[in-house]
Order: sequence, then C-alpha cells, then structure tokens
Amino acid sequence: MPDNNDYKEVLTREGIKSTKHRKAILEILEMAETPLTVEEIFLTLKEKHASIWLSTVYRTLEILTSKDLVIKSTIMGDDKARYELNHNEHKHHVVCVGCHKRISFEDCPVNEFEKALKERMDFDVTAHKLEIYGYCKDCKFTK
Amino acid sequence: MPDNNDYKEVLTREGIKSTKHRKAILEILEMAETPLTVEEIFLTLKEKHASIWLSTVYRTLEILTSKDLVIKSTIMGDDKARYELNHNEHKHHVVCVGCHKRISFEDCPVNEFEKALKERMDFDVTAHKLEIYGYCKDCKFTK
DNA sequence: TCTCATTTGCAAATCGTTCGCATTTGCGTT
DNA sequence: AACGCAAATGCGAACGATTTGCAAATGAGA
Ligand SMILES: [Mn+2]
Ligand SMILES: [Mn+2]
Ligand SMILES: [Zn+2]
Ligand SMILES: [Zn+2]
Repeated sequence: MPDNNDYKEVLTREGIKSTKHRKAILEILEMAETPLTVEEIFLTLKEKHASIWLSTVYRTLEILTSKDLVIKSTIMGDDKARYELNHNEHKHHVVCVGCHKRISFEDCPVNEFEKALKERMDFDVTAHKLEIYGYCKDCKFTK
Repeated sequence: MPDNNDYKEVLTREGIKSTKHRKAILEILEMAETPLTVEEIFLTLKEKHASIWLSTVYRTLEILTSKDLVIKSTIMGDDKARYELNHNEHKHHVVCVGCHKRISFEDCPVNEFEKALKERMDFDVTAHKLEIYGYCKDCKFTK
C-alpha cells in the first residue's frame, strides 16, 4: 500500500505530471480487489469528496493505460470497460456467470502454445487474452 | 454453400420465422471469411439492393446469436461487435496487430487446463475466450 | 517567481446499440 | 385460397458509454 509519494515517482518516471486526480485514481485501483468500471471509480472519488469530472477519469485512465500502469479489459456480455492496476504479473481470470465472482490464476496454459505458433506459422506473439467462464462451487447447483 | 431452403429449415428448427432478411444475413455470414461488423453486413445488404433497416440487422443478429446459429465477439481495442456463423467447431484466432489478418487454429491449449480447474477449485467451466495478438510473418519487419 | 506545456473543468458531440410503436408478413388453421 | 394472430420489420427517436473542444487552472522546470 504505497503512499502518495510512491505514485508521484511512478508518474514522473513515465514523463507525465503528478496530479491529485491521478494519484487518487491509482490509490483507488490499488485498494480494489477486482477491476473497476469508470463509473465505480468516479463514484468512489465522489464519496471521498473529490471534485472531479467524469471525462477527467476517462482521460486519466486512458493515459495510465497507455503507460502500462493500468490494464483495461472488458468481460463477455458487458458493455463497459474495467480497469485494474498493472502488477506486471501474467494472470487471467475465471469468471462465474452465476455470481460474477472473478478468481485469478497465474499458471497460464497459453505460454507454451505461443512458442509452437512461432514455429508453425512464423507469428511473433506480443499478447494474448484469455478468460474462462462457468459456475463456481457456490453457484453450480443453481444453474 | 447451402441454398435458401437449407436456411429456412434451420430457422424453422429453432422455432423462429424464416424471413428474407434472416436468410440474406445468414448467406452473407456464410460467404465471409472473417467475422463481420453490423455495418459491414448492412452495407453488403445495401449493395445487393436489399431494403432493410439497421435496427433490423441488429435484431436479426441478436436472435441468431441467442439461437447459437451465430457467434458474437469483440476484438481488443475495437468498439464494435463482430459476428460469424457458428460452425460448432472449437477454434480461436491469432490476430495480427499490423494488418489485422486473422488466422484460426483448432488445437486449443485451454481444454486440458479446464479439467485442472475443476479439480483445483471445483469450478464447472462452460466456455472460454482466447485470442492471441502479435505480428504475422508479413508484418514482423514493419513493427 | 515566471513561463509554458500539460491537465482539468465543463458541456456538447459522437457513435454503436437499443427501444417504442404502427404496419406488415409468415405460417398454422379454417 | 382466404383468415387470424403472433412474430418480424420499418422507421425514428432515445440511450449510454466514451470522446472531444476549448478556455481556465495547475505542475514542473528555468
Ligand atoms: Mn496467459
Ligand atoms: Mn479453446
Ligand atoms: Zn458463482
Ligand atoms: Zn500482419
């Protein structure tokens, strides 16, 4: 749980200004245990009596994403984007379609496969997106 | 390349009416070699001098998707949905971020992994989404 | 402290998608 | 073949997430 100064350093390193909004948004993402929507972040800021505009939240998340400090994603059948802090770990999620719980895992089965793609079709992989859907142990009986 | 009657049969089997719009859209998806956006489908219909409204294309694709005749998807960093015929094969795509070429593959590395999830966290998998990004052999030198 | 590019406030626009409602059409029944 | 009705479509307006334009405020180096 870094304090404000840590974020200031991070932002400066990326060549962008350290502002109160940017630090506040990074803090909120740090606290979150699941990826948040723009609106969720916006409302959390409001709860903390911050005076901020929705478009500023959008612009902030956009630049933080471009600097790879934040990861943007969208889950199946959901129109709004979600954002989470980039901890630079390679992980994916299992999503319960019953209760919308998200459980992450780090032993990605795709890594190995990518090497084969390089061989097979001379394709240089730079990223991949994987998400698994189904019913968690609490929801399996209600499906 | 089925003729109109084949689609009529399919639509009837799903309990929905066989209309000229629905058959035309299924035909367009049949011809396509990549998933199409709603607008692309709409414009193709217009080229064929069809008199149809955009909202009808949306509604048609929605019902065809709900009947599992069509698959809806969105690719990273793209706001519009894309649709393709469901051939009931388990496949994924490698997408070139240079030229947007899509190459499908069927030897999915996730299938095995899903069994492990069942053991590890008692999670019943119903689906998964996997997409791999990078540079194809024609684009690797221009990146 | 001064300067200037960057960031934000604020409001309006954009754009893919959905909705409402009147009219038309497909299809099972007479 | 004509009939009746639920389903599908025409048409336009609304919606909701996101983007954009521009003037005012602010952070960071000189
Ligand atoms: Mn992975
Ligand atoms: Mn798969
Ligand atoms: Zn669950
Ligand atoms: Zn390419």
